[in-house]
Formats: sequence, structure tokens, C-alpha cells
Amino acid sequence: MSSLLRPDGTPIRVLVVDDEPDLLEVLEKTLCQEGWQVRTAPNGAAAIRAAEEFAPDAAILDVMLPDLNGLELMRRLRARWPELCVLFLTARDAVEDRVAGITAGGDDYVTKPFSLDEVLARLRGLLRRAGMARPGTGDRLVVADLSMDEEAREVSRDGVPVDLTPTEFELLRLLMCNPRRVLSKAQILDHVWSYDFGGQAHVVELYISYLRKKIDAGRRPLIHTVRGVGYVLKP
Amino acid sequence: MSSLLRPDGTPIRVLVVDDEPDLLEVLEKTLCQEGWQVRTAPNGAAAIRAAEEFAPDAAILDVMLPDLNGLELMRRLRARWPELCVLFLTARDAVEDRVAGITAGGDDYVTKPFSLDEVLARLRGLLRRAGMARPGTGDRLVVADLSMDEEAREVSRDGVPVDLTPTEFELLRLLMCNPRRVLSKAQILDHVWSYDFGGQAHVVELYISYLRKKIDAGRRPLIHTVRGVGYVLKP
DNA sequence: GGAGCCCTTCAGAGGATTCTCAGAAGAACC
DNA sequence: GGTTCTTCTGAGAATCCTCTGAAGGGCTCC
Repeated sequence: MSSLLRPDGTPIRVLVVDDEPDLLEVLEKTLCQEGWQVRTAPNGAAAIRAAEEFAPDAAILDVMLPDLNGLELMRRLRARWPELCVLFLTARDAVEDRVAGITAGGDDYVTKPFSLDEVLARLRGLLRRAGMARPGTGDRLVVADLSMDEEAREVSRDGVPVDLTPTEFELLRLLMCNPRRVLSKAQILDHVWSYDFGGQAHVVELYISYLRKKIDAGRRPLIHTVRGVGYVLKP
Repeated sequence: MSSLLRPDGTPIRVLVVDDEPDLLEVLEKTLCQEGWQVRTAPNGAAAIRAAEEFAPDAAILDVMLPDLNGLELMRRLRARWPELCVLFLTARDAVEDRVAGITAGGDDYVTKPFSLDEVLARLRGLLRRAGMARPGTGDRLVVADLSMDEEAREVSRDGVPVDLTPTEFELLRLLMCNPRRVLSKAQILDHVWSYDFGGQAHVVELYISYLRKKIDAGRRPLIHTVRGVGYVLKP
């Protein structure tokens, strides 16, 4: 998965603020793994202190923080770093009213529970629109004759468009971001399904089977099973 | 969405003056994203100071400011920059009498609450009439055989004129400004409906259904649903 | 060859999302 | 003041998506 870089070539810096330590940890690990430089904070006050020396390019903020709400925190951070990209995390039911107007300002939000890949994709989208993207890393993922346009949510195999459901799309995106790399079912579950999903690895097999029917049927297969390990996407 | 440029090719500079920090923030972000250069101020005194070094081409002024009213502020700004285009923000009830005569001077106003796209459209109109528009960026949006004249507010599909209500028109404009790009219902709400709209995403579905009846009925559909995500306009 | 495990696929229940209609409330216009 | 147009709410129906359970096939190792 190609990580974005700042214009000067250094990694992009992300500040993550949430009061759930587990969530903070998972996000930090995932983002680090993707090549971002990460700093975390459990509340607004700590976030502001951390930002002072960290000078973040982007921030992931929980809307509900123990000391001050995410919107207020954004305002204070922006006062210092006007260019900051902000991705909010919100509870599903408390959405529309509180976060209204945010997508209009170029920021974005994700409702809890979310999948890690969703957060990554949104964050990348924000940075790309803010002009942080390394030139050349477009929104188009390509593996052999399979291609995906993330913005338009279009997928095609050998030029033939393929219709995918949201979960199928996420799964395929994960596979296409990691071509020729075997992903375990546990990894796939962690990335594609929301973090509080209690189900079994069986759903991964099921969705792989759906994808095969839509993508590999009658053609040279791109999705391969690695018995006892997981799945790979490769020519 | 093409942003306008000054004759010398630099971005157009807009000064935004309002005492509500939320509103100021959203306007700033949106305008920046559209390629304008923005400076904000919470009151008249700060506005005048800011203008001194910023030398704005246009201004968005709240009529009701804590220190002096918007009309007076306009007068003072104009004394220094006679060419300044002004867009007023006014409360709905306090309109007609106070702002009457303004549009006669070539300026324009928008009543609160407004939608962001409305502000953008009015601002573009002002600058265009003032000769600031980059030549070649016409007012006509075209997607397949669907075409929209923004100035004349005319829409036609395959040459056949289509009558739209104001909200339908705004929604279609947003879609036509973002062809082949999936827009979430939240994004659509943020752009087309006024910022204080408390309603649910359901209205978006409703208006999409209206638009389909007027535009897609009996033809190859241009408006597509992306389940779980939003809507796209594409051939 | 057989047992056990892993994987694939089918079928269907339950849930979520979306579409559409009908009507009330409000705004605009004479 | 009354008419017309527009916007929004609520409800029901239709559609689509997700996940569970079960059956069966094939691989591996004994």
C-alpha cells in the first residue's frame, strides 16, 4: 500500500485523539504500519500539548472527548495549523446534527464502529484533496487486468465493469492494496470488518467466494487460496 | 468545479466577516477548497485591519456585526477599494428593506440560513459580472446529453427543457459539478441544504427520486445509487 | 485407503437500506 | 386573503445485503 508523503518527502504526521486506549492502540499500530508518523493523546488538553511539538498534518479526533468536544478541539488546533486535515470519529446515532457542515469544509467523518480500512481510505482521500498526495499515486488501483477507481467506486476486469456490494468492495480493496502478499483471515477480518465484529472467519471465506464469482468466473484466477494461511491476489 | 482567477493569474482574494466562529470556519474551508484565497475577521474593526494588508477582491459580510453594521463596513472598505465585490449575509426576516438598493450597486445578498453552494454560486456570479472571471470558464455544465445553464437556471435533457424547483436545481448542480464521483448523503446534505437543517438523510433520497422522475424517466439513467454509500451522476 | 480438517458453496432468515406515495405545513405569488 | 407551488415528514413496500448453518468436496497425513 503506497503511503503518502509530504512535499518535502518526509512522512505525513497524524495526531490521533480518543479516550478508548484499545482503539488508540489499534489505530496507532495500523497507521504506523502504513508509513505514517503517529502521535496519540487521550484527551483534548493532551492533544494540544502534543500538537505543539509534533506539528501534525492531519488529525483523527473523537467527537466525544472527556474534556472538550472534537469540534472545539479542531478549532483550537486549526488556529495554530490552518492547513490541518481532520477526520472525526462519531457514534452512529449522534451523527447528523453534531457533525453537520463538516464534509462541506473538506473534512470528513467516520461513524463508529468502523473498519480500519475505511479510516485509512478516508484519511488518504482527505490528504489527497488537500494536495498532500505524492504525485503519481492516483486513486486507481490496478492488478493485472483488474482495476479499481476508489473515488467512483468502480471496478472492472478486463474492461468489463463489475458490481460489488460495500463489503465486497472493501475486501477487494484490501487485496488490491496488498498484491502478491498473503493475507490471513484474521488480518482480513481486522481490516475489512468493524472492530467490534464478533463473527467468525467463515464470513471471509464466504466473501472470497462471492468475489471469485464476480471477478474470476471463467477467467484466469487472480484470487488464490493459500491453504492453512489465507488468500493472495496475484496474476 | 473551476475556480476563478484574477486577470494576472493569481487566486482571487476574499475577506469573510461574521461573528459566528462555526460559520466563519465552514466558509473559510469551503472557499479555500475551491481555490480562493481567504482571510476572516469576527467584526468590522478586525475586518478593516485585515483588509489593509490583504487587499481583497471580494468580501462576504454579515449585515449584523457586533461593532458596526455591514453596510457601513462596506462603505468604508469601498472607500479604499472601490472595485470590491460584496456579498451580504442577512437574517431572513430583516431583509428586503435594509438590503434593498444593494443589488442595484452590483452587489448581492444571501439570506441566512443558506447552503454553501448557494454562497459559492452567488460569489462566482458577482465576480463574473465584475469581469474577474477567467475567460473560457463558461456557466454551462454538461454531462452526457444533460446540460445546465447556471446563470439562466435552465436545464435540458437531450434538448428537452426540464423544470426544476430550487432544491432540485441545487442538488442537480452539485451532482453535475462532480460527475462520476460518488457523493455521500451527508456530503449532499452539507452542500445543498442550509447549514442548520436538522433533518435526516431521508430528504436526499426523496429529492433524488424527484430528479429521476424529471430527468431519467424513460431514458438511460444518469443518476445511479451506490448502495451504502451515496449517489453518482454518470452516463 | 481412510479420518480429519479446511475450504467452498448453497439456501434462507433477518436486518438494513432505499424508493415511493400521500398528505401536512409553510412560503411565494398574485 | 386565497391560490399555487414547494418542502418536508411518516409509513409501507420493495429491494438488497449480511451472516448463519449445513452439506459436500478435496487435501493432508497417517
